[in-house]
Amino acid sequence: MIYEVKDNKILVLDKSQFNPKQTLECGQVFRFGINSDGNYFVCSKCYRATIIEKKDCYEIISNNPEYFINYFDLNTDYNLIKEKLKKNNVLSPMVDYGYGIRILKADSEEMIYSYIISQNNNIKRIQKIIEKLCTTGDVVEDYHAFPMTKTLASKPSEFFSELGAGYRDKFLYEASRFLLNVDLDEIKNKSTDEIYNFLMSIKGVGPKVASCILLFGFGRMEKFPVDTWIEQVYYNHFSDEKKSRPEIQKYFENEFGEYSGIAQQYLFYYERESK
DNA sequence: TTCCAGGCTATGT
DNA sequence: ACATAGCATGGA
Repeated sequence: MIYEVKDNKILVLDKSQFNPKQTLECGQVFRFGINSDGNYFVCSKCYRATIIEKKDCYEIISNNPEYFINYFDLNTDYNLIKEKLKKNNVLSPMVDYGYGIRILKADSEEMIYSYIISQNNNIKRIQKIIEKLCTTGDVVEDYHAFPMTKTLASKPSEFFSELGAGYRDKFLYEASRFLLNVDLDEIKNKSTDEIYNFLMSIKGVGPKVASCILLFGFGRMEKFPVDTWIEQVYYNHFSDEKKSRPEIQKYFENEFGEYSGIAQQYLFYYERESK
């Protein structure tokens, strides 16, 4: 995709495949919002970006443009992917509906903690819990970085039980201790199946959460997470045949192949926005 | 009040 | 290998 970089600013010159609302409002990541001036912002790791809409482009203003070029996956042409996915007649109008969605390349560790919190939960409360978790992160400018494992693993169990995370507090506590002895940079080089098995060994991480972490935290686009919304999409638009969630996941990953995760986002966004 | 939210673990068959 | 109760919390 076409973009230019000037100092702390990225100019995204192609509005046909970049839209901050569509990209952020589908719950890939949870540390985002709208400023008082109406612009979207997003925090990732210790960085923050604000996206401003201009007449013919978007401006991404941040404290690390290089990081956000990768984060928003700006070197990938989503219009090519969209054309391929639109061969599916059911998906096609949903691709048009979420034309500006991009799969974010978020931080793997941040995704692990975030998606442990996400299970059997709603996006608004997930955001609230994560922001509370982040109060222990390093202070950067006027916000908090997402806390590192080193920090979280030093916190007592009371810290986690006071997040309002419900029964998930023990998962977070245990995950922080577990990840202390794990080199995620080494894991990033492994195969998708190997990473999947590693993630599944974390208590509180099941098939859906592991798939989300792989998709958003490890850039594995072939994963298709199935949650309650996707289950609805399946029965509302694809088939009446009753299937378990793993079977629904297999069905879609077989249908959409290496771009399954992107297809999943169009479906998820469409189903939620048109409710 | 009951149901639901980006589900998982534990415990049955 | 598959089915299901129970789980913390808050909003509709």
